[in-house]
Amino acid sequence: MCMSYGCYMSTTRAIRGAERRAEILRAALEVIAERGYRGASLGAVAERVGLTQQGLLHYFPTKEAMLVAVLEERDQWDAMPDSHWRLDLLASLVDYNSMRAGIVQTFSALLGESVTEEHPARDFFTGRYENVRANMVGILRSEYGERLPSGLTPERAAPLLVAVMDGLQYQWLLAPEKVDMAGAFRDFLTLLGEKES
Amino acid sequence: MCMSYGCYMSTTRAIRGAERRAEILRAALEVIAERGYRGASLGAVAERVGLTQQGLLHYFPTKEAMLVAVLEERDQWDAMPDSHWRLDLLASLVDYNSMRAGIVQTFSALLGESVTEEHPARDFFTGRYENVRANMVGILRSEYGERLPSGLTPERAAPLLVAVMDGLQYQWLLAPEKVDMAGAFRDFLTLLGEKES
DNA sequence: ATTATCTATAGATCTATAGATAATGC
DNA sequence: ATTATCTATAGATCTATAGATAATGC
Repeated sequence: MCMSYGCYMSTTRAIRGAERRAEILRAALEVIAERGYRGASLGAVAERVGLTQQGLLHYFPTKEAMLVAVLEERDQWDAMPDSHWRLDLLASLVDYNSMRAGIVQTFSALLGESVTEEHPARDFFTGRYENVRANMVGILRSEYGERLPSGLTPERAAPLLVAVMDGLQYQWLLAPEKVDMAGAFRDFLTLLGEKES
Repeated sequence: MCMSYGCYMSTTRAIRGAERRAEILRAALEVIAERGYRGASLGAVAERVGLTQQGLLHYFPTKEAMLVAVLEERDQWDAMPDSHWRLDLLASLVDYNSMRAGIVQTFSALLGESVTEEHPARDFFTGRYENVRANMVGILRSEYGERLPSGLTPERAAPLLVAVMDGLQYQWLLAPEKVDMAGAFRDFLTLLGEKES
């Protein structure tokens, strides 16, 4: 008498479906990097995985649902539990990011679009930054206590830390040869660690 | 025997035309802030100035031409000659920006879109950042000479300065109540002025 | 003649719905 | 029965071109 959805799904089919979904999300990530969310058509994503646009809508009922899935799956801040971040790991993350322009471009394009009204990623980014700042406060506090050497509190340094990471990404994406994103970020960490004069 | 275009334009008409153009650019600025460039339709801009979409195309032959005009007219970095910028004026600029979310939103949205391929503002922003970084180097050098108190060279501090300004704008646009953009920027300037430990 | 505007419209898209068809696996 | 896909298509847009019409000012 099982009436639930799950009972009708064979395991192998569920796996096939999940793989297809993942394939689609990868394609969506690429297309969004190239054209932004508003410029990314379902047709372009579908084509990349050898489906028709209507075939793709079998996996995600709307374009917005697909975006949400991309955001949830690929957010780097979700990957690691808060308690495991440390300043030197942030530097490693920036190093790593400088080797994957694609993902950085997707998120930078989405962040930019998200400040416009009624953008479907707006709430996601608002919440995400709230979280990220809180995480940064935690990292800074566990590294420096209630005052950084400069005299700044963790609460006041956190938005700067986040701003530098994001701002450097834009400069780097526009001119990768001229902007040393990872080096600049380390410079900033050095600055944070220096004493007030 | 005057064959040039200008000879056929009456002064008053030219002024009318210029005013209309300016009106359109103001409307375009607003619509881009609300929907980004890709999401901004000529029709929406036209409606705001009481024109049909085709009427608007009398002033700007293509949508892209309108964007270029917006960028050229409203770039804050064009407003002041390079030699007149100083660090404290940058702080004032950030104060000022925190009172005009509209313009900040337009440029932040455009910057975000511009990292996508073939975006018509891409070259503009690439060149602009090149310039802005060079200006910042000049400002930092005239303030501190060849080494900042932290030991950083002006060349290495410049991208950080720019990154902080841009990055803070995104956080502030998404949560104006929670992010003190101007305060954070001043914190960063303090940091830049502190000695190496 | 030039300028500002309009109507009409071509030609591309784009998202989403409806419903058919074939394969899969309890 | 469920799942994965497809074809057909409605209904909205959107940009840009062509060409008409009225006003303006040398």
